[in-house]
Amino acid sequence: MQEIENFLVQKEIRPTAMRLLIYKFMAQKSVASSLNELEQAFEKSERTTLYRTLKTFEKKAIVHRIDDGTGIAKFALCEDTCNCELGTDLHLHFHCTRCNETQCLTEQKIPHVILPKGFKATDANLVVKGICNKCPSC
Amino acid sequence: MQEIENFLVQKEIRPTAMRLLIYKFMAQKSVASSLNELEQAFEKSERTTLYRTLKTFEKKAIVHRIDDGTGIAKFALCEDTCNCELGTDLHLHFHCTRCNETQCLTEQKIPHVILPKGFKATDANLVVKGICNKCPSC
DNA sequence: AAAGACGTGCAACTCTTGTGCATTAACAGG
DNA sequence: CCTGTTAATGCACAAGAGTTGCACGTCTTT
Ligand SMILES: [Mn+2]
Ligand SMILES: [Mn+2]
Ligand SMILES: [Zn+2]
Ligand SMILES: [Zn+2]
Repeated sequence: MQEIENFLVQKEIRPTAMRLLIYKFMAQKSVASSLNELEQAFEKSERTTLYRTLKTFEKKAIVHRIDDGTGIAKFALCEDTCNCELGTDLHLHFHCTRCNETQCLTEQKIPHVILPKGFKATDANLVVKGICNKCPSC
Repeated sequence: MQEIENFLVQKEIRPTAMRLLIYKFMAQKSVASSLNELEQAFEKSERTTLYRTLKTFEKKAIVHRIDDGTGIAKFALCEDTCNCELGTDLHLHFHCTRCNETQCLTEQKIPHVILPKGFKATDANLVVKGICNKCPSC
């Protein structure tokens, strides 16, 4: 917990109680979290606080927002080395249609695609859907 | 217009006036359409009608829904040959952050990615963001 | 300790999408 | 062409996620 506090301070984020708890919660999970999940995990806290905490974390680049196509935004901690740069950092995300969880596949970078003339890419999002490694597939 | 009517009938869709107009509208555009755009293009019609028309078209597989990450669903006509099969049909979508339009790049198929052990892919969505070929890039 | 900056809780709101139900239009069979 | 059945449309309303304004509380700095 002290480590988390140091980390937040180093990132210029005030280490309030809620922020420490939220960071810890997300760090212990191997899958991405939605605002609703945080709401259920921290029933004592307000949705707005959780919402703004995620916003702050996102702005300070310690979490990244994941759009997995479900219409519900998910958030996951960033890698230490991540700069979210196209071609080097952008990894794909996997959404399991069975357990409904979304996770980062940080080793799987988004493949480079050749665009038609006149198109310039600055960002990309690749979501693969299917059955994850924790769900029996048959 | 007669052609469109024949096409809809062949697809087991009643060729009502609105459906013909909506299909024609989408066929003339090179970019995907949102419900809002249809609403503005057909102010005489009801939002619900447009909404359900898109639903019908989607169910009959003559349009496909595009999730470009803007939070607003877009729709575009399917290719004649499209079966929406993973690995052969799934193309990428390009969202221009300048003109805010989304379009199908039907020639650019989603590259095959190797997933970690235990993951099984059934679907994929790749959205590339940047500047399109109709927007000046500098 | 005082002042200022920042975080939190509450309420209300926006925007998109979706649904129930009555009315109207299209189609098929005579 | 008329009629009954089925499907499409129009209207009202609602669910859900995301977002903002404002008052109040807490922390930091001087
Ligand atoms: Mn990720
Ligand atoms: Mn497409
Ligand atoms: Zn799973
Ligand atoms: Zn453009």
